[in-house]
Formats: sequence, C-alpha cells, structure tokens
Amino acid sequence: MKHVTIKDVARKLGVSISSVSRAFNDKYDIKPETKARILSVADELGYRPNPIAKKLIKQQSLNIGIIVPEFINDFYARVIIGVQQVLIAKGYQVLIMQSDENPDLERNNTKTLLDNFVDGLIVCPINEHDNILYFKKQISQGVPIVFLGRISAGFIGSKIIFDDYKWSLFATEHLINQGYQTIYHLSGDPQFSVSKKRKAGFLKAMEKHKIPESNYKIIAAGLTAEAGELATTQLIQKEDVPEALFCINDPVALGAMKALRTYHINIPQDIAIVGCTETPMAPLAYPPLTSITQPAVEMGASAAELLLRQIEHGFNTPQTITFDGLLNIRESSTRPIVNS
Amino acid sequence: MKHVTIKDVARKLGVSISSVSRAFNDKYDIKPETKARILSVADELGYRPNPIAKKLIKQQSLNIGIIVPEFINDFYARVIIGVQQVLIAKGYQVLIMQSDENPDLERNNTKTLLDNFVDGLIVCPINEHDNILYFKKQISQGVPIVFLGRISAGFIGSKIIFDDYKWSLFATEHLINQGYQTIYHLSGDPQFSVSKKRKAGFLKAMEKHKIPESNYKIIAAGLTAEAGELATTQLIQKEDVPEALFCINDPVALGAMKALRTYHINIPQDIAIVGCTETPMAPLAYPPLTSITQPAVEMGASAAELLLRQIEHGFNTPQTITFDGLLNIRESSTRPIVNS
DNA sequence: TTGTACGCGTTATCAA
DNA sequence: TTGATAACGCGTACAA
Repeated sequence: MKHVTIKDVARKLGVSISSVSRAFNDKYDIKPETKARILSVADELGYRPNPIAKKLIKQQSLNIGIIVPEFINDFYARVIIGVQQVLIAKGYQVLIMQSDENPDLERNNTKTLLDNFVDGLIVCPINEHDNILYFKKQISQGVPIVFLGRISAGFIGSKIIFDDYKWSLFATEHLINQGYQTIYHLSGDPQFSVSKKRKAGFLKAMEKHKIPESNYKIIAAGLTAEAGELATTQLIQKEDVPEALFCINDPVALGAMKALRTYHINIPQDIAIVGCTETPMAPLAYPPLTSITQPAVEMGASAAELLLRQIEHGFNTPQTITFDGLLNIRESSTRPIVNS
Repeated sequence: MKHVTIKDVARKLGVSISSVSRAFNDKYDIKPETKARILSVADELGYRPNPIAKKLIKQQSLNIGIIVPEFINDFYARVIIGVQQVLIAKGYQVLIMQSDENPDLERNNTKTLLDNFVDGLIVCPINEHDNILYFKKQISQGVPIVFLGRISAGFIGSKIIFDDYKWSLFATEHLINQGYQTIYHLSGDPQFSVSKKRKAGFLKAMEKHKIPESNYKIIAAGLTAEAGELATTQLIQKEDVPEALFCINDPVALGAMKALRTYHINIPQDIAIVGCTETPMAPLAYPPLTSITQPAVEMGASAAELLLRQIEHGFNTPQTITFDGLLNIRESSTRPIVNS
C-alpha cells in the first residue's frame, strides 16, 4: 500500500505543504477558495493525513491498552464495548489483550502495551500480589492506569468496582426471605478479591439473620461450569445437599444445575439456585436462573472517562467509582407455595 | 509520560545515536563491549525504542484491523483470539471493531481503520451487497483484506469459510436417521449467505431422503434467542409443531427450547432440537443441546496467516480455505427407544 | 494569506 | 568500529 502524502497534494497544486496542512487543520487562516481547491484535489488523489507522523509530533500514540482476563464470557466483552464507545469517539484506538488468568501473561501484556507506547492502560486485573506491586511501580513512573473489577477496595489508585459485598448480601437475603434454611455458597479461588467480597456479603447475611453455623458452608469451587458441576456432584454424593445454593457466577450456577438434574433433584422445589454476574443464558436456563446483572458497559465507559481525565487534563487524584447491580429474580429461587 | 529517547542514552554515554541504534538492532557491526555498555545504560534510564518513529521510517503501522459483527457471543471472540495469537507473535497489534450487524457502521469502521493506516484488514462481513462492492474497491486500491465467515462462495478474494452446506446437511440427516419425520428449519435473514447455505444443506437432506414437501418448512426467524422463542411460540399456537427443529444457531435453539418448555412439550420425546455454531451453553442446556462446533480459533489464526502472507510477501492470489466442523450429538436430538 | 525551515525519534547510507 | 546526516510525513514558528 503506497500512501499519498502531503507533498503529492502540494506538488499537484503548486502550493506549499504548509497550506495543505492548514487546509486539514481548521485552526489556521487560509483563503477559503484555496482550502476548497486543496481539499478537492486531496480527495481526488485519495490523500489521508498520516496518523503516524502526527503521533510522532504530538508525542502521543492515541492508543489505549486494555487487559482483561478473558472475553469469551460476555462480562468483559461488554466492558470492552463500553470502553470503546468512549475512546473511539475521541479518536483513540483500543488495544485489547487477554491475560488468561495467568499473572505472567498479564505482566507480559503490560510490557507489550508499554512497548507500543500506549497513552494509558485499563487493567481488569487477576489481582495477584506481585503484579499489583508491578502496576504500582508503573503508576509511580507516570503511566496512567485505571483498574476495573477484581481490585482490593484498599488499593490506592483509580478504580471502577462493583459493590460485590452489597449485592451478594442482597442475593443471600433473597434466599433467606424465601424461607430456605440451609444455604451454601459456591465460591471461587479464595485469593481473588471478588471471592472474598462475595463471601463477606454472604456471611453478613448469615449473621444478620442469625442463621446457625451448622446451616451454611462455603465451598471453594472455582469459576467455571465444570467447577460448579463437580462441587455440586460431590455434595450430592456426600448427601450434603442444602436447600439453597448461592453461586459466585452464572457458569458455576449452570454447572450446579446440571449436576442436580442428573440426580433428579428439582429446582426450586428441592433446592434454590442463585447465580451472579448475569449472562444471557440466565433467562434461557431451565428453570430460568435468578442472577445479578452488573452494568458492564457502563463500568467500561466509566473507566475510559476516568482514564481520559487523567491523560488529557493531568487529573491524577485516585478515584474510586462503585457501581450497583440488579437482582433478577426468576424461577430458580422462587419457593413454590407448599399448601394453600 | 515523558519518554527517554535515543539521544538521552547517547548523550549520557558520549556516543553517537547511531551506535545506540545499532546496539538495539542486531544486524549491524558494533563492538560487543560498547553494545553491552549502551544496553546497560539504556536499561538504567528506562529507554524504550519509540515504535512510532520506527513505523514512520519503515512505512508500516504494524496494526491490523478486524471487523466483526459482534463479540458478545463466543464465536467471534474465539476468532479474535486466533487472530491475535498469530499476529501479536509477529509484533503486530490488532484493532478490533464491531459493526453491530449495521452496514453503515461496518463501512465507517473500515474508514476509521484505514484512516489509522492499518497494514491490512480481516473482515467478518455482514455480507450486505453495497459494502461488498466497497470492499472490492478497497482491494483494487491495494488494501490487503481477508474475509472470514459470511461471504459468498463465489466472491473473488481471500476468504476463510466454514462448510455450512455440508454440516447443515449432516445435522439434518442426523435428525432423519433418528426417525423424525417432520422437520422444520429455523433460519435467519434470507439475505445472509449463512442463512442461504444452511438452508441449502437442509433442503439437500430433504431431497436426498425423499421427504415429502408437506413434511418440512423453512421459517425465517432470526439469529437471537428471542427470535427463536417467538417463532416457536407461533408454531405452537398455530398447532404446527414438527417432530424436529434444526436451528440456525444455538441462541435460536435455546429460545425455541424455552418456548417448548413453557407449553410443556418434551424434548426430545415430543420434538428434537439441533443447534449450530456451538456455544458453551450447549452442554449445559436442558436437555443438553446437539450442536455443531466450528473451529473458530483455527479459522481466525488461518485468516491472520493468509493476511500476513499478503502483506509480507506480496502474495496476492485469492485463496479460499474451507473449514470443517464437528456434530456433537446430545440428548436434545436423541430419540428415546419407544418400546423394547 | 502563504511559504520556508526546523523538529518529532528513529533507521540507513556514507564517510571517517 | 564508529559518527554525521539525510530521510520518513507532518505541524508550526517565523518570515515574507
């Protein structure tokens, strides 16, 4: 692809390159009719201003990097959509990388992005200790970073988070209010901040409603459907099936439901299920799954705006924006009326 | 973010910038010990070669654009993963844009990407007539483009496609072999090439197995779960429920299953369901859904490799690579043995 | 209102 | 083995 340059346009018209440049940048004085002539010839020649040369002068890449653990599930895909909505409108391009839940890859991705001179970074971190230190170092060296998702509340820095504690509490209380007595929580890796916060919300509900310790349990299952199916199968085989299950996310909940169906345990008659971070599957599941919607697109957009403020206005005070969710109550957790 | 430049390194050491440059580009002669000195000082200063300046000289952006209809469903997300695997390893960055099934947006995305001087384009087109002409024009102007997915077989140009006809035929034959007599096909927009090809495979199966015309029907439902649910509900209300349903994709199949459950029609006893373009939900559905896996990651990787050959070796002969799938037979289409 | 000339950070050519 | 210098394409003081 051979590109037409500003010189080609200038030569063709017998004007200087500065005039051509001015025709493309409104802020300078230029005779309207020469501008029109230039624009028309430029169009005819198929001239596009070379963004690379412009970036070299302006000392900014107009590239923003975003690192997500994955984007196969719709949550991070939606976050990316929100990020792009804001940034593309401002002339930025978004470089997306996946860490695949692997801390080494997360760090390598950061280096790749920094080698590409991105103007800033949105990181949806795995929240592994060493990497958090690494990010802190980058911030201290002047790299604008906004975190989104699994970042500890105590972390000093700009971040977009979801109020996991509160909504986990709500979801659990919904189960309690439906009259379920024994409630287990299928959690994720205990190290993940998201696991910790949802667990804390669950435990708060237990405390608040004075559920005896013998009636609840926390099981570190994982984040996948396979993990949910396995953990639930083990409970069934140990004959330790509670009346309700609050799962850390929808895939785990769907896996649990599959295991229960295999053993002909009825939902919600025998056991109630609640998921979290609602996926499009929730309303299509059998029975339709109660879950918590997270405003992923809005969170992504918010992260992008916060980052832009840092980059363009040097606004650098750490800021935390907390988002609320929505509990979508469906059949999987609606206790049927026993007798009337 | 103030960047350390090659000059800073040179000044600090009292050497010329050319020496620093040589230290970072193995192909030149340089005394090993000065190279070591330079590298160590560069590291200490936190110097990174500015990729933007490099791109300006090399006359390539090392950016590749990819346009997908969406990446909320996992198919295109996986395609992107395959594309990135190949391209990032070669030092490229991938700019991802969504057309949202909107031809205008597809064209605008292309312009944005071209304005950014991408070295090439991978397009997963909506396959709208005017835009195909537009892409043809770009190709004739020297823009390297590889298409993936919904592109007509007759289109002259490099493309990665899935053998929809063949696998649609297989899936339908699987239903016929299970003994289902009346089979409907929930299709998508009749204009889409994917709709046409899957429909053609379905019809071929009807012809091959001499199914009378009164026993089959093609319904243009759409591509979403809502579309599948609606179309199926209408069939139920018209009391026109077939013995089997071959759906254009998994969301449509899952929507259909939801409608059937609402009316207490049993799957697969009363009706069999087969989906397509398998999603992670297929094995988790109730009952587990028969579907066709498409090798999305491999298709993406293949598109990237084909594009690289065009860009780096000027290899320009239109090439079509066709991928095969896998029919995953599950409970939703397995006719129970009636009496034994 | 327009043109000249410098510089952004790098690579590559030539001379030393 | 090194250093000086001309590009790459553009924006922008400064001069005209």
